[in-house]
Amino acid sequence: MTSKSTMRDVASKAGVSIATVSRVINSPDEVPTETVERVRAAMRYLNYRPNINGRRLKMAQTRSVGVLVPTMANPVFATSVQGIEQAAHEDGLTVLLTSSNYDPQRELGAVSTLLNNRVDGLILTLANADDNPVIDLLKAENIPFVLLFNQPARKDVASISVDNARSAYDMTQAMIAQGHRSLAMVAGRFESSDRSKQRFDGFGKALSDAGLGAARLCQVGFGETELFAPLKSFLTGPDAVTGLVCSTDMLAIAAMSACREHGLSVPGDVSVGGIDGIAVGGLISPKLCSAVQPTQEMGQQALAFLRGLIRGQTNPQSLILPHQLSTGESIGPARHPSSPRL
Amino acid sequence: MTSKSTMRDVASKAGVSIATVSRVINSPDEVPTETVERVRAAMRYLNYRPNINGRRLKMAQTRSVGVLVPTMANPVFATSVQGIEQAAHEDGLTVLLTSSNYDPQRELGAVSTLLNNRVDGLILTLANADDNPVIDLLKAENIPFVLLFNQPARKDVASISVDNARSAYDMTQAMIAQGHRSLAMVAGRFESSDRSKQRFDGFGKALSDAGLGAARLCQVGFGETELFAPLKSFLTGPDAVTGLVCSTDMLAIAAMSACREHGLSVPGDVSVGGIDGIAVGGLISPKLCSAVQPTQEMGQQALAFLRGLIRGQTNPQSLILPHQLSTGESIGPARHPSSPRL
DNA sequence: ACTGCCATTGTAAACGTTTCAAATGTTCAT
DNA sequence: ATGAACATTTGAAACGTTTACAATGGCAGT
Repeated sequence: MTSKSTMRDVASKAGVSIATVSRVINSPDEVPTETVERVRAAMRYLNYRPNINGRRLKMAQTRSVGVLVPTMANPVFATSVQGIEQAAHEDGLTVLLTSSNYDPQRELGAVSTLLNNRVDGLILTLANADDNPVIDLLKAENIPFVLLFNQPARKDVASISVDNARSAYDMTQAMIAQGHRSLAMVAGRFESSDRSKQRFDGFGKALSDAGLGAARLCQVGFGETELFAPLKSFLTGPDAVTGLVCSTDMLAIAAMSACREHGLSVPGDVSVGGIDGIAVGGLISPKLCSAVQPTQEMGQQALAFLRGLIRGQTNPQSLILPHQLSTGESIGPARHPSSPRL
Repeated sequence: MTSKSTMRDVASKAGVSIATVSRVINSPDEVPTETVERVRAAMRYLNYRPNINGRRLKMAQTRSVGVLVPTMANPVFATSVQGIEQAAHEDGLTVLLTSSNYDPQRELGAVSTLLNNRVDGLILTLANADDNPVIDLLKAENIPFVLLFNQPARKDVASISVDNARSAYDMTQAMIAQGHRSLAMVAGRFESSDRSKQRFDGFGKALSDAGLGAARLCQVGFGETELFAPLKSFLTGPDAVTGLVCSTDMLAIAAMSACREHGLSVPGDVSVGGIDGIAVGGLISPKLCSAVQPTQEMGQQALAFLRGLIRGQTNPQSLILPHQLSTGESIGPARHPSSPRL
């Protein structure tokens, strides 16, 4: 009942050679209309579906791209994948999806799988874009790739990102402008995310530019949403902060939750800011103040860059998109020192 | 510098035939250790990477699965994909990802792309699982597939879901138990989501079982997060409701936001319940009360089912997982009629 | 020395495409 | 008639694997 039909079947059904069938498929204009119709009819009749593996073998080109993200569980990556998928669809490209769970080990394995699949190019969000064996491998094999969200130091790799340090800097400065003097950053492990480190650097710079003391850091595992314990020493006691700058919106939302569990109100007792600009941040109460990046567009743009590289464009471009502080309610004036918490 | 090396190169480098190389790759135990080592060394030396397209062409099997979801922008689907990807990884399968944007037209196109890619099987979340040409196509071509989240009427297709009607029923009953008598459902368009319709049916049944009037419905487009206007007539005026049952958590979160924009507090003035159990629901304030489904596990389970079908298992299984009402703060006692809003 | 057996390896034919070079047929100017 | 020029079509050789089958050689038993 089913479709085992090949080009040869179509050819004989239509009374032509397989070369003609191929031409009808790939460049119908070079074939007289009458023939095209006859062949098309045979295809319909036989329910013919070209075997892409035959084609790929011959063409040494798969019209597919590999995507590697840390996880789908964070909306920021899910949204970027949505952008990639959409752009790929418009280009007639297929997306092969893998995720690393923030584990550098798995990154290499995943990319290897993707390469085994002979993808034409890759879009990657890596734990660490500097000094990463994955990049060495890709460079060595000369496979086109674009980094997404990573902001690498080296200039010979294509990348799309925001200015991570700057976005944290701006967010921190906004808090300082509200009178906050005692701040800490909540960030994912640096070894799992270079963005995290870069954002912490921006946080530190904002503090020192304002003449405030050393940067305090609460580092937590990725995917962690239970921040009650990790934040305890930052939210209570003599060294309690009045504001938390978080390296991602997910962490910010989790931090707000932890504040409430500690009996603190946001932004009354503690201000909380995030970075990323995930959609749900704008729907919750208090509305999350975030350094927003155009996540979905970044995914689309990454695919556009990749398409260029695949087509043979030789100089990898880097694009650093502007971020924008959202008007959020999660940041307010600092509690005055003379009105201590109860 | 690069890897154009083929099995033939490896063979001649190692001084064996390509058949032996193939054997080293696929069943090393049938080859003496000494030979295996020699061939492996040649592979390393030449940086050999098997061409999967050659293999696929020969084997008529791709070890890849296609996935179709409405969108990555809703965490419930992103999370399920995360589960699928993880399970696929463990099985050494590659995931091809597509999305439909809730558009039945695009569903067919996306599946067609997937089939062109000769995936071994598919995991699908369809707009409507009953009477869907995609299913007819798959049945006709005899391709293994599993529906995820869809709860089809017909029993000859594999599926993983919760009991949609029942989850809405339970949520509604919980609200009624809190004294709510005037409820409405906020739901996505039925033509974009059969879950939406099934959940509305459950909502209606709970109302009628409790002897409450006709089911009121606020139908909104998917991806819509601005619910201020759509909910206006439900939240203000003489017919204002005291509770909103939402067909998804994303809608519930958007609805809570709309309530606040209308100057109403949740759950003080209006109770809001969702369905799905997305992670972020547990982090916001008030904590979203939801009919929780084990989203990621469902993805894994779907892949397990699919694996079975691919291996030739003939009877498609349907699994309806239990849902669980979460202890959320977004639902409270109904405002007593005698204490009207200001 | 012959036979048969086993372990190991090799030969060659697929799998379904694309595409180059060549064959066929048609038209038209001479 | 002849052949040039062109449009259309075809034959056949890849692309890189897997695998059935055959070949080789060593060794034990007689």
